[in-house]
This record gives sequence, structure tokens and C-alpha cells, in this order.
Amino acid sequence: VSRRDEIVDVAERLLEAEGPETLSMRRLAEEMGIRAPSLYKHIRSKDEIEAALQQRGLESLGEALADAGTGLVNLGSAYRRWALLHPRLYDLMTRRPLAREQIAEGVDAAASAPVLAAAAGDINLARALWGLAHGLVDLELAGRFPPGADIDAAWRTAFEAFPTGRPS
Amino acid sequence: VSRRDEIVDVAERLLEAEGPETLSMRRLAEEMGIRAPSLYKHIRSKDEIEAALQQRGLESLGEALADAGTGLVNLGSAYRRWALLHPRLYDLMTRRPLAREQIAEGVDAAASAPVLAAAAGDINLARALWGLAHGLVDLELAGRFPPGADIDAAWRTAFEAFPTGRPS
DNA sequence: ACCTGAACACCGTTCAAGT
DNA sequence: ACCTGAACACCGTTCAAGT
Repeated sequence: VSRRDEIVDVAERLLEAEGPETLSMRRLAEEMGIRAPSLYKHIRSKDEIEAALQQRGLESLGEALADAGTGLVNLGSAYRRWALLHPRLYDLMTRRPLAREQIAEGVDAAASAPVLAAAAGDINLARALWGLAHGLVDLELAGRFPPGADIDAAWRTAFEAFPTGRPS
Repeated sequence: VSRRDEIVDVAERLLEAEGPETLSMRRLAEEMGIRAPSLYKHIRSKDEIEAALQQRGLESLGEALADAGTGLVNLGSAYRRWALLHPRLYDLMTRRPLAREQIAEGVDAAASAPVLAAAAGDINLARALWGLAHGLVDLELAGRFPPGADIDAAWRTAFEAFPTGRPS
């Protein structure tokens, strides 16, 4: 493990355990037993750490979706399950532009491949499905549904009702 | 206009004009010709300002949706148009939990009424539609679609394909 | 009522310097 | 190679004090 990877590891642990406010360069350094300025010998900026976390998250989500089995309902469930398991990482992943130069070629494509397959290759339908899943998860994580809302039922309605894809 | 409302006005202008990083208490105070500590005689915290902006945004979005005419496609277009017109306010509105105590009773309900109507009263379908629209907007605003993606087409596919509601 | 300077406990980041 | 203290330009917020 390079020192850089070690930093990203600690950042991920810190993020999920204590939230984004806690993910400061000083705190991160403390967790590693060094001082904040020393971090900059291994990474260029805090942004680079966040981009690395974004990449990891995409990879992990992509694997979860690839293992989801067939059918839109299963795919939606897998998406939601992953997000609720890694809520702060999910936030960080989606709340920033895709750092396309910093993210290894194909990570993005690999993550979305299962969705595109479920949409039978229809890119517009795939984007609609991605938007639907992301929107429902984002509203849930942001606490926008009233307490006691039956979010399961909303997912079922959404993904059962959605047509399976045919190329346009 | 109360001094409080004036502060929120300036905050909204500053947010849309220069982005969320610029919306600091010191900068906001400067814009009003006073010092940051003086703001606290009129508002309790920066959080309260953001909750007020959230409320304003919800009201304005609600009006836009109510004027959208009938049909899911029109509703979706109105939602997207509003978000693209007020991108940073939209972000601030959706990226924080609904401040239910601070937001006037019914604002939330009024904003979602047109969606619920379009879903023929099916709350699960209404949530699915809200999630779909929010997700597509959020991904677009976060720069997650590849450059040159035909986002219009994705919206059309999404909202034309979606079934009109029947109560479950 | 409304505003102030000084202060506290924080940020991300740079830089010259030490081993 | 790896780490350091000191510093810079910032945050949100509190508080005693001034008009």
C-alpha cells in the first residue's frame, strides 16, 4: 500500500464513520499520526482525495449492480441497498462533478453497464432509470420524505411501472 | 421589508450570482454595509438563512409546477426549467433536510400538489415522479452526464414512458 | 434597536526548514 | 523521501461594549 492509498483508506473510514464535516485535512492527518501539511507530499489537494473516493464508490456500486440479477426491480433494489449501506460515500460520489481526468477510464462505463443492459441498450431509457434511482435515493438520504413514508412502496411502484426498454 | 427579509434577499442574490462558496456571513454582511456579527441580531444562524431560502425556493417551484398545464411531459419540463433557471437555489433546496419546523405549514404540500394531481392521487406514483424529475435534474446540475448527452431526449423517454396514475 | 472590535475554534494550503 | 512549525487568508459564532 502506497502512502497515498493509505490516506484514501483513512479518509473513507473517517467519512463513513463521522460524516463529511469531520473529513478535514487536519483531522485526517491526526488520524494518521502526522500533521496536515505532510499530507501534501502525497496528494495534491483535498479534492484529489474526494475524487479517489468517488472512483472507489463507483467501482463498488458497479459491482453491486452487476451482481443484482435480472429485472428492473432487482436492479433498483441493489442500487438503493448500496446507497443506504454507504450513505456518506454515496453523497460525496454524486454531489460533485465526475472528475473525468482523475477517474480511470471506464469506471463510469462499468458502473452504468448493468443499467444500460437492463434498458436493452436504449441510452435514454438508461439515463431515465439512473435518474429515477438516484432521485429516490437522494431524496431519502436528504430526509425529504415525510417521517413514516412508505419508501419501499414508492420504489416498487416506480420500477414495476417503468417499461422495459426497446431501442428508440 | 424587515431587516431579516433584507438579509435573505441579499443572500439569495449572492447565492445565484456567485455561488455557495461566496455565501459567507462576512461576505453577506459586507454586501449589506455592516459587519458579520451584526447579522446575528436579526437571524439566529446561517442555517436559518438557508432554511428561508429553501422555503422561498419551494414556493416558487410550486407556482411554476401549478402553472405547467396538464400532462406529465409538461410537468417534467416545468420542473426542469425552474431548476435550470435557479440552479444554486435548487441545490441548496434539495441538498439539506427539509427544515420542517422552520418552514411554514403547507409549503411543502403546495409544492407537491401538482405532482400528486398528475399522479391521480397515487402517493407512490407521485414520489416516483418527484424522484425521477429530481434525479435527472440533480445529475444534470452536478455535471454527471457526458458532454453532449441528449438530456432532452432522456426526459422525453422518461416522462412519455411513465404510466399515468391509477390509485393502488 | 442596531452595530462594533476582539476573540475562539476552526478551515485548506504554502513554504522554508529539518531529518 | 518524509515530516515539521509558522503563516496566510479564510470560516461561523459569541460576547462585552458602544450609540
